[in-house]
Amino acid sequence: MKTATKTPRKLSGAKKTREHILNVSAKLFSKRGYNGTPLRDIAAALNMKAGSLYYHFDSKEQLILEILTIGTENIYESVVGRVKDLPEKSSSRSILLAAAKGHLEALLEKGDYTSTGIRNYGQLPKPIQSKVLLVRDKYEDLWRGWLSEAKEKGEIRPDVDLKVLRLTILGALNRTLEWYRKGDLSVEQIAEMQLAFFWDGVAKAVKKTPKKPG
Amino acid sequence: MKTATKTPRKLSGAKKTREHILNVSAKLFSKRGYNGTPLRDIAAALNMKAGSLYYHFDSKEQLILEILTIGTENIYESVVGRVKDLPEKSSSRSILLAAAKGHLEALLEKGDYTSTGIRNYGQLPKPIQSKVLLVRDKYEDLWRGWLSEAKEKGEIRPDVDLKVLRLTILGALNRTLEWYRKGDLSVEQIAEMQLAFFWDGVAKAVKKTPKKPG
DNA sequence: GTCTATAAGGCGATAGAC
DNA sequence: GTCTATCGCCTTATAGAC
Repeated sequence: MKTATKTPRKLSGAKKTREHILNVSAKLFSKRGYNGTPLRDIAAALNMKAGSLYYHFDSKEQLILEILTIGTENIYESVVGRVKDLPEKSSSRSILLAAAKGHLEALLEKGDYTSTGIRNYGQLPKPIQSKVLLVRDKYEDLWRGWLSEAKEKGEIRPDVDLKVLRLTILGALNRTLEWYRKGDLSVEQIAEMQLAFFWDGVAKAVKKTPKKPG
Repeated sequence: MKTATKTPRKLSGAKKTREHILNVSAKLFSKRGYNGTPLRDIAAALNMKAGSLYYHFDSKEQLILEILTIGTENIYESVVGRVKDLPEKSSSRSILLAAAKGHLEALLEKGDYTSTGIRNYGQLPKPIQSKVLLVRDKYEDLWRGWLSEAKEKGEIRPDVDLKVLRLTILGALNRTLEWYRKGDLSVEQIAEMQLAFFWDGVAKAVKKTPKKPG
């Protein structure tokens, strides 16, 4: 599960430059937004001129499309990687905890690619949105599966709305981007706390199964 | 608590036009982002020309600043309104539920102003950010207060990290923007479900106090 | 591969007619 | 109050020198 394949010392060659451009673009898109980031700024951060970028990419749209795809795949692989390291018959709670850790890890640590998607998705040109949607749906299917499995096994109460639960958990995880600071709590600590909130609640008293609203 | 002051029939006069501009701008900024929305588009949606907007506003920055301020105040007032309608000695759970409902109500129903802030904040010019930050901090203080009160009263377990809890709850609430669709679940239903997740958890079995990580 | 130079159009903002 | 017209700058993207 280590990524010791790429040795990030001084790079050279066109392929490496391409990678550099992607890295820098992801960082800037994530921070200032797609529309708020001119190609000049990306080039400047690489000590290049804007025109030179077109040797490596056809357009600005192609650039962010590639970043978005990499980002979603990063989350997917990070989550799947964590979960398949678990023993075969793990509890649903363990699976969801591993998934939360994988999600946050990709989001916060390998972060620029993933956060670009989360912060900009709604504001992008439609054709780009629909291409990214495919990968995202595939990812959310993982959660759909784990959650309904948990309910079938009786680990999640039968009255819980799994769709709202899924969207709430993923929403909370994704929003962590906006307040996470390195050096404070670790990604794993945060994931553990957040999953504990959802799984066990924060209330002191032991509770009964609450009645459904409506 | 009603806003029966403004009668929104056909409007006329400069003040009303100003309001129209704010409404349309909020909608477009929220949807396509600040940098993704040219003044020309705002004007076009009002059957006006871009230049005419400058009779009502000094600059595009002033326009969004006003929207952001209104948005944050809307959430603040919606939340405070809900909470102070409660009986004096309400449980912390009731208070937090009312707050969640107020937050979502402002976010999802009176939505364009509030969602503009949430979707665009990180990508805005620094001077604007810091002005909005003041109002937002004041709002988050409410939650800080309610949560620590709940812990002191013993309604929240002593091992719960209140900062992470607060940010996780607000994150989940705010992200609801990205998946809420009118006509499906009501705002109140969603708030009840989400607060129940955080308060009671979703796990079936009665649990003991979990040990702290680390 | 990266540069300079520039095209072609979009942007926020202003001035003055009406 | 809103229009037309326009300024000056910035944007994406291209062409050709090196």
